[in-house]
Amino acid sequence: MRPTTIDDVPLIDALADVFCRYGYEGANLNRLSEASSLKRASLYHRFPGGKDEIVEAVIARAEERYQAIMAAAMEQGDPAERAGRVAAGLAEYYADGHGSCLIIALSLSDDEGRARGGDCVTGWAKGFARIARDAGMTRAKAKAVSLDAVAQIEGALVISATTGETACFERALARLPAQLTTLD
Amino acid sequence: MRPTTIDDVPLIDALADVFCRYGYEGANLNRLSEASSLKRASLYHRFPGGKDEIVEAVIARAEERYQAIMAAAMEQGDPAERAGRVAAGLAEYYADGHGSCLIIALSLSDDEGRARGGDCVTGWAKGFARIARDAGMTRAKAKAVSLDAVAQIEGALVISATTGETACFERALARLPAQLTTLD
DNA sequence: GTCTATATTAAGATAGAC
DNA sequence: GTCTATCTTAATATAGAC
Repeated sequence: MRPTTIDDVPLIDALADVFCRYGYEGANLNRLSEASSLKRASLYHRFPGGKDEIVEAVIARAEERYQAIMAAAMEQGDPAERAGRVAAGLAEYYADGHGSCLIIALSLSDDEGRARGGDCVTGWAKGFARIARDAGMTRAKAKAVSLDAVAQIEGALVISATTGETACFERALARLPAQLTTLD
Repeated sequence: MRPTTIDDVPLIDALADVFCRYGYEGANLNRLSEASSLKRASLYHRFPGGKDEIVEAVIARAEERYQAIMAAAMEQGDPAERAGRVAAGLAEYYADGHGSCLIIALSLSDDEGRARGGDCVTGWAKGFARIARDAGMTRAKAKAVSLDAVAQIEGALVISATTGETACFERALARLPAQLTTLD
């Protein structure tokens, strides 16, 4: 896509928000149009492949942001410090709990959506597990605590999306460093 | 609704599964028809109000099952025993993690769906908090651990729905008694 | 009570003016 | 690059036979 009057990044972010809030099936072109301040036909000009191409762009941007968070967090420091930076990155990504999770939103469609959501979850957990392994955990233990941590954060985002209560999300992130590094 | 060839309960359960898997918007009448083995027109005969009436029936049944689980669990025993029975009830409800969460599915629609999901989450957490209070926790602490426990279970259901991995869900339930009763 | 057939409305997608 | 207008397809909903 070439440069345009409204930049790609804010456009894709606005579109992503619709998918997060309404799910894949609920993100119809009227809602996408309204959220992006572009008419339906203009969206087709930017994304000739229609809704499919839009969702691919949204997923790609989310992946990109996730990779950036992990890369920045893993640069230096001990495992607990790295986990703390991951938590800080996720806090920003999810607007301190006011955002919703794209993985969940896209999982609620067909089997392909669920599979892609699963890949994201697995990738996310693998990043966490690397920290846990560095902290000295066995492979099995690292996998378990990582999945539990992902679940805690995902669940907290469900809580905040439905109730508006973000304290649960904040606790999940605050707990992350100890959770990934305590050997008990 | 009067008695019919296919009973209401298995019918509503089959319909509920579609909402859980595809979300509110993704649960179209073709999918509902296929899952229930009833043609679209027959669904309208059973639920004259259409999709809205179907989803109300699905929610009512879920509420009913949740209330039954809590009532049975709270009958007797100390807090940890009660929490154990809640966990057992939830394990059955969610088919040992192979089921999906209706709350999440219905939240991914409009603001009303989110609000209703929030009410369910809050009601669920309140049940947990009663156990935690009985175990001697302060009101604030009981609220926090209860919401955290709900988040852990909800998140685990996201993990299992997307990856097929149910161990996370099992751990969340196994942890529940200690989580709701440990005063630390 | 369930079905086939059909009407109605909304969603996805395209054509062509500016 | 964005728009209005339009087409096409799929969804919701109804009518009437069996």
